[in-house]
Amino acid sequence: MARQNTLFKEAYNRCLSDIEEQANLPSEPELGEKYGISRTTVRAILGRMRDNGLIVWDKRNKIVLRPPKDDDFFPDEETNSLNQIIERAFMKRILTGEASPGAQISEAEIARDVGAGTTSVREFLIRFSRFGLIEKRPNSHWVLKGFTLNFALELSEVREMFEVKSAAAFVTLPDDHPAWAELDAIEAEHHTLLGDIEKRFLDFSALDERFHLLVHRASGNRFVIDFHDVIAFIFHYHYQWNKTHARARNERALLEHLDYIAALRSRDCARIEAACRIHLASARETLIASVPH
Amino acid sequence: MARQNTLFKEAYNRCLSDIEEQANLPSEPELGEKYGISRTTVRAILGRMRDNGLIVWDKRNKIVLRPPKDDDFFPDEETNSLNQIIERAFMKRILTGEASPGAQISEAEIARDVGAGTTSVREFLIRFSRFGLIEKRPNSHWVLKGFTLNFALELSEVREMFEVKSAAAFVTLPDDHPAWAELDAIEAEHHTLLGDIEKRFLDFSALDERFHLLVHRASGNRFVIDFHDVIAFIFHYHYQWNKTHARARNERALLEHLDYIAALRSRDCARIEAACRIHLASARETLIASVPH
DNA sequence: CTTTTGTCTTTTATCTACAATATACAGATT
DNA sequence: AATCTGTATATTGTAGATAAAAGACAAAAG
Repeated sequence: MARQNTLFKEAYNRCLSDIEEQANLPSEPELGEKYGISRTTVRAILGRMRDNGLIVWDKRNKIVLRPPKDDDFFPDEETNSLNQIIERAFMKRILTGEASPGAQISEAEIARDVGAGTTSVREFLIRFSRFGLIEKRPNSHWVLKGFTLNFALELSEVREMFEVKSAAAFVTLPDDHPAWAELDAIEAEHHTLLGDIEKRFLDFSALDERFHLLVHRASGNRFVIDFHDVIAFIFHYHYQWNKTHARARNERALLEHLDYIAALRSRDCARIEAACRIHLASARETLIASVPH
Repeated sequence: MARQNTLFKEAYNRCLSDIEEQANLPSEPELGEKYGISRTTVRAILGRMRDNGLIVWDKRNKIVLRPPKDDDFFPDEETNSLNQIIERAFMKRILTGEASPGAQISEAEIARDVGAGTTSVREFLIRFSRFGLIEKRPNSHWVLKGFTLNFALELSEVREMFEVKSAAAFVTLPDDHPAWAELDAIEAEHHTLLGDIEKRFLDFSALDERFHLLVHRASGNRFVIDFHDVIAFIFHYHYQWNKTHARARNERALLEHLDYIAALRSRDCARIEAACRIHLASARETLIASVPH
C-alpha cells in the first residue's frame, strides 16, 4: 500500500453528513474549500456518491437522490490517519509502563508492532522528539527518557515562564481584538460545564486547551505558541490515562480559570500574574501527582 | 546507494591521524570506545588498513607498518554526512534570498537539487521545523516563514527569558561542580582570543556557543537546553553568512562575556542579571541587524 | 469575463529493499 | 575470570517505487 486514503474517507463521511439538507450540491472548488481538500479529492468523493446512487452527477448538476444510510459511511477506524495510529500505540506503551525510563526504543519493532513501514515510524519519532520524552543515539536506537518527575517539573517551569509572559501581553490587545470575544465565549462555556459538571467533566480537557492556547497566542511568539502544543499533547494523554479525582480536579481548574479570566478582563497586571500563578501551580501539582512511581 | 559509509570514512581518517604515535593498536572494543563507533566499523577500518599495507593484523596483534600518507585519507567531502549536505544546501537557499518568506518549499525539488532521496529531505525538514523557520501544510508543501525581523525578535525574547533564568541557576551550583572549571577554561580562552583578535576572530562563534551552552545547562531543564540548539544553529549560520563588522562585534561580545563571567563568579544575582541582559541586548541587535531587508 | 469542469502533471505519504552499522553470543586467548 | 575475537543476526539510514492527493491549465459554461 503506497499511501492511505483516509483523507478521502474522512471527507466523504463529513460530506455525507451534510447532504441531507441540500438538494443540489455546490461547485467543486466550493466543496474543496468547505472540507479543506483539493478538487481531485472532491471529484473522487462525488464519483463514489454517484456510483453508490446517492447523487446524480452531470457537470454542474449534482442532485441528491436519497439521504445516506448508516452503511454508506466508512467505518470510523478507517478514517484514522497512520500518524494517529502510530501515536496512540506509542503513547500507550509509554503510559502503561510497558516501556520504562531508560529503555531502548526500536523503530523496527514499533513498525512491526503497529503494522506500519519503518519510514512512518521514524518520522513520527523525529516529530515526537520535541516533546522531550525520547532522545536519539545516532546510528542506533532511541532512548526513552520517560514521563518522570523531572519531566513534569521541567515542563511546568517553562510553561509558567511562557504563560505569565503571555498573560501580561494579553492586556495589550486592543479592545476590538477577536481574542476578547473568544475569551467571552470560553467563559460562557466554563459556566455551562460547571452547571453540568456531573455529566460533562470529561469535556474539560478540550476547553482547557482552548483557553490556554488563547492566552499563549497573545504572546505573538512562535516559540511560545509551539510550546503550547507540547503542553496540550501531554495534558491530553494525561487526562485520558489518569482519571482519578478527575471530577474534583476539573471543577477546581474551572473555578481558577474563571478567576484568571476575570483578572485578564480587569487588565490589572498584578492581579493577572497572581491568578495565573495560582492556576499554574495547581496544574503543576496535578501533573506531578500523575507521574508513575 | 542504500546507505552512505561516511561514518566509516570519517572514523578511518581520525584513526589514521592517530596511528603515527603507536606501534601496536589497542583492542577492538577499546578502539570502538575511543572513536565512538561499533566493533563492526572498527573491524572494517582495520581491514582496510591491512589491505592498504598500513598495518599487519592478526587477532590481537595490530602492528603499524608505516605512517599514513596524504592519499591514504579519504577526501574531506566524502566524510560529510548526507544530513550535513542537505542542511547546507537548504540554509544556502534561505540565506542567499534564493527563496523569500512565504515561498513554497517542495521536498521533491530539494531532493532533485541536492541529489538525495526524498525520504532524507523530508526527515531533514521535519527536524528543521523546530527552528521556527518553516511550517508544514499537511498533504501539501512546506511554507518558508523566513529569517525575518519577527523571527529575530521572537527568538531573542525566548532566549532572554531562558538565559536569565539559567544564569540565576548557575550560582546555585556547588563549588566543586565541573561547570566552574569549564567557566575558568572558557574565560582563559576569551583572553587568548582577545590577545590575538586580528587573526582569530572567526573562532569566536564556537567559543560563544560553548559559553552559552554552559550557562543554559545550569538550568537543568531539557527544554531550555534544547532551545540552545536553536540559538546555536541560527547564530552559526549567521556568523558564516554575515561578516560585516564581524571583528568589532566579536571583540565587543568577548568583553561582555568577561563581565558576565565575572558576575557569575561573584554569585551576586543582581549583577549577574544586569551583565546577562546587557550582553543579550547587544546580541539581539547584532541578530536584528543581520536580517535581510 | 468570471467561474466551473475535464484532463494532465507534479508532489506527498508510505512501503519495500538493501548496504552500513550496531548488537548478541559463543568460542578463543590471556 | 575477564576480556577479546569471530561470526551471525538485527536495526538503522537511504533510495526508489507507487497510490493518493494537490496543483496547473485550457476548454466549456454561465
